[in-house]
Amino acid sequence: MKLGKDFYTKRATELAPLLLGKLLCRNIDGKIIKKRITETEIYFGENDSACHASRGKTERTKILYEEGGIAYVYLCYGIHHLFNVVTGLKDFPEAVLIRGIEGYQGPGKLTKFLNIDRALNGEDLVNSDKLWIEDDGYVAKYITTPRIGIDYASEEDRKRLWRFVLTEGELK
DNA sequence: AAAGTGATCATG
DNA sequence: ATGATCACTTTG
Repeated sequence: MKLGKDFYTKRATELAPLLLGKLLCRNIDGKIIKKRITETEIYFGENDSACHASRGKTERTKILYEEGGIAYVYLCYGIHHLFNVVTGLKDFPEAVLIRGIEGYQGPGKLTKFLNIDRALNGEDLVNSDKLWIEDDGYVAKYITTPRIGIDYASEEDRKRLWRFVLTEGELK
């Protein structure tokens, strides 16, 4: 079942674990790939010093302020595209970074595999025929850890357990 | 351990 | 216009 608007308007803190085990679906020139999400991270609001919106709304970050259910894709370190799911309500900047799918651990690796780049920034995940997410009833078990690659953030924000890694699960 | 790589943002 | 920064990956 394809995930709808009501799923994405939940808070990122609630959605990050819920996205584990869901199927990330991509249509590339008619070839459809579906892979289970294995790793996610929360970026939550202007008060989160690791979140891109921590320095306010800009041309790049304005998309985080939209209502949940769209893609936020940006180029990191000049090389890697990173894919986030914008979540929550309009005017509050929050998103969940997809860090891994089956067989492709690493946020830059999965976007390369799925051909996700800035052309998909702002893509509507609820209505898109190119990029969407499905729930097939998989129930996930997971662990939490601090987030990766945010040494520049405040100590308080660095130690938050906002990374979620799938350990096991089953179809129900 | 460190390079490679380029969009973005703050400064001038 | 310029320079610093950066939610990563690969190589040695």
